[in-house]
Amino acid sequence: MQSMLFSFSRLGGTVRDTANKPKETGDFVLAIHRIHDDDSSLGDEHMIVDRIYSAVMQQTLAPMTKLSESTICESFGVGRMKARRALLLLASQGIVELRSNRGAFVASPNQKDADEIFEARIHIEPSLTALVAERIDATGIRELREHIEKEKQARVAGNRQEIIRLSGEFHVLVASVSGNGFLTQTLRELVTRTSLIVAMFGSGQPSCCRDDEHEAILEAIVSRNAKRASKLTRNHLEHIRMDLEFTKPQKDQPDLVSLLRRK
Amino acid sequence: MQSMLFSFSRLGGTVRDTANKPKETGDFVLAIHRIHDDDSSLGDEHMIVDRIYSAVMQQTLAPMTKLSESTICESFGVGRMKARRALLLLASQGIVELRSNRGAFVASPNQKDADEIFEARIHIEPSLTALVAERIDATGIRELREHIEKEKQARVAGNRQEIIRLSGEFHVLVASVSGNGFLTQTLRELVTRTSLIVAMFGSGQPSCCRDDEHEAILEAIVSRNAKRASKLTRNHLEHIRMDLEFTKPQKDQPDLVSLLRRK
DNA sequence: CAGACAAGTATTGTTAACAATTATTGTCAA
DNA sequence: TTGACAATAATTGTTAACAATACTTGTCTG
Repeated sequence: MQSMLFSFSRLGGTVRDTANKPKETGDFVLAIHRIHDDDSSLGDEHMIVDRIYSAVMQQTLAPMTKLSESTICESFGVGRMKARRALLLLASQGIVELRSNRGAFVASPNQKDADEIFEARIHIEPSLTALVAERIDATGIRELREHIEKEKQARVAGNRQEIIRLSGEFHVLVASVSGNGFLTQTLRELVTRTSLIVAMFGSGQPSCCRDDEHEAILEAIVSRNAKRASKLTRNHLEHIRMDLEFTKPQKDQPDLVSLLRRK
Repeated sequence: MQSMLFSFSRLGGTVRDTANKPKETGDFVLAIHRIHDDDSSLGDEHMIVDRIYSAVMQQTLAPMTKLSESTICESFGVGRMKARRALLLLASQGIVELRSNRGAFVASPNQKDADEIFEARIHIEPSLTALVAERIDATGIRELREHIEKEKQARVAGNRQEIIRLSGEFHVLVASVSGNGFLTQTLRELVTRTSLIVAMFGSGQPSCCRDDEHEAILEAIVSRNAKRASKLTRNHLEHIRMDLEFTKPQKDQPDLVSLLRRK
């Protein structure tokens, strides 16, 4: 598990993780993330939330994974109170599911959830991309170009986790370039939940690797072709959706019994 | 301070408050609200959140109002832990602002926030209304008609709080009729924050009373005229926005000094 | 050997006490 | 009277202990 480096341009600082010791309970390792503007008090919770966001985005954290309070406490070096607050925040955004007296689990969306999320995305993102195409400035163009470049590098390096995460974050970045904080936050939630959906129903083929679609969208944006940017975004989303397979047995829990039968 | 009665059709039961002793800190009184489906554990928090939502929607709770933990505890008869969790949830949805060591306050959006929220609404709602026009069924039509009827009754009765609340909830109901839970939740957040924006920048004229616009939107939906429904929704939102006045001194805090000078 | 039951363990939910910070009130001097 | 300063009160943040629930393990019976 190696260290990584990335930035969340519009939202705050640059970040990298420390090569920290893997926990024994869960083995997810996340990147430390500076907090943007909030008061210091909420800082820890935000950090935890952001790290778990990232882990879900790069599919280090699988659906149904238990996030016990003690795990959070030890992983992030915080007290139980902050761990619980972080879990509550994550639950309020659909990333985590809280079960009474059972604990917190990474959400495992079903087909209905998937339909909702994709419907919402198809309703929001194309017009949002069009908006961005109309009002983008030089800074925005640079940010998007740099992001696409990172995606390419990750592909060349064959870093699967980076590829997945960056691929999702492209959509958040587009929203962020629009300058609308609410839509950015909404898209962050949609993208994260999409990541969980892909983890549940994605076919082996990593559809995310079609990042030439991202590049095409970027070109449409840069050339101020709102209509085309909108259309391409819609198609892109439908491609992602088409790579899902709802027929298969859900990847709820890796079938341990059949897997360990012939030990 | 009198007791009130209202209902949240899609989300739960009917409710009324008890004529409780006004607190000295804040004097808002809220209605008890049944919880819908969640696990019992989160029930209390959800109840608190819903009640504060309603209070904001009907402008019983003004921006900047302090929501101290003790107030929440006494108002709802819960422990401090649940009060804090509820406040955290409200903060995560932009209804409440948490300041370190200072407490929780009803959010007071500024002009930039207002721009963002309206931009988001104009991006989401027209197409959402169009979607509803395409796929609405008999049940949905009935729910919307009943809601419009309630709005009329409230207008006849001159119940200002009801008018305001129902007017906002119409938009949430439309989203709810779409059957998309994510968009419904998103719209609930947008509508609530709009209510705060109107409280901050609204001109005296209650623009909400133009509920003939809601009726027109409903007719367009019922007649399956998606284009028209979309257009009407957009116009409606722009009307609401036009009734805002950003030039005036913000209604942050009623100017107590000048108000009490000549006692 | 399978299943049911029971004791023990671990985890979550809740409460209460304590610490830290902020807001308020009272006092004093200019 | 006004302003600064200090003491007090009130509120929030944190920790720790306790209670309640769920999970695990071991034992027993059929």
